[in-house]
Amino acid sequence: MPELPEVETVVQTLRPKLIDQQLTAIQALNSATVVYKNPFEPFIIKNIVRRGKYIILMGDDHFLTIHLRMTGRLLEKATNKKFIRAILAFTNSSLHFEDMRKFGRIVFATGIELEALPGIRNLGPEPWQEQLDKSFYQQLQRSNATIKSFLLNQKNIAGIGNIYADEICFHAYINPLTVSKSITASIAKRLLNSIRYILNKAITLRGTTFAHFIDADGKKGNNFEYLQAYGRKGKSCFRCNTPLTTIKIHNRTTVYCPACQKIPGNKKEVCTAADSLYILHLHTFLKRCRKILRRIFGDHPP
DNA sequence: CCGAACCTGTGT
DNA sequence: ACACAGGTTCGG
Repeated sequence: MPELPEVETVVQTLRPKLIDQQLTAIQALNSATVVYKNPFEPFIIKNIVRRGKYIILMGDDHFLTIHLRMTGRLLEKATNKKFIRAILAFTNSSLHFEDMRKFGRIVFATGIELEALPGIRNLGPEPWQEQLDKSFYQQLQRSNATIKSFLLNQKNIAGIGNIYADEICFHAYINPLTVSKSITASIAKRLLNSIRYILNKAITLRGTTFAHFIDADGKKGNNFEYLQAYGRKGKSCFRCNTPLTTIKIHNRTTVYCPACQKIPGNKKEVCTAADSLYILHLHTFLKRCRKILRRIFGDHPP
């Protein structure tokens, strides 16, 4: 379910609820969900941060890292008792970890640095870290993987998943099968811009709700209606009207436009305007115009 | 690098 | 009955 923008949204909704609260106990209703690297000790939540797709509750010397994987949710009020896999007990409240597929994990650790935490230590940089401006192109040069695989690999950049990988490739006019090392410096720059733009927009819209995602208040995200590739198999491209195609890359369904997402250097690009939100609005506007014209003139307008 | 595995549910 | 679902990790 959650990629970087959804996890960021959850973290934002958790902060006002949990900061300065003491985590007094963890109740595991599904034993595999909760992992203890050290014996549990109660601690006061000093801060809550996101790193990649991880949620981290931080004490002075204690950490609780939470990964929602596919169907995990952190909620004040559970929506379905059957799927509650763990309960975090605080002094004045509790937080329910709901997870239909049981893939999610909660890890308690103490006496360790943030960046050395299990799971965290293998993550690549956050998309907005300045070092990426320099290192991103070099990283691409070193990879034989397709760009879709590259973007999904958390060691390269932290936080991108299947939805946003497709949205990013679409926005950057890049074919998801493009071999990473064949990407030029200028296209790498455009790609990094698309990564930041797409993720920023999704955070502003509080994430994408397809089937499962809700924040800690139970609210859905608003980014669904702005998706341009993911979930649009067979529908026409908002830029060039060609039906979108799906393939499997990295064992994940990948949606892309076979006409305007080109392998860089191979073919010329269809158009150069970069603001896809603008194009989306233009597209819906034109659709409405066509509908009105049809109503006036019938199927064959002059 | 690829497929399978981990789970449970939904939709065709 | 079968394919598929927003993620990660393992073995070959």
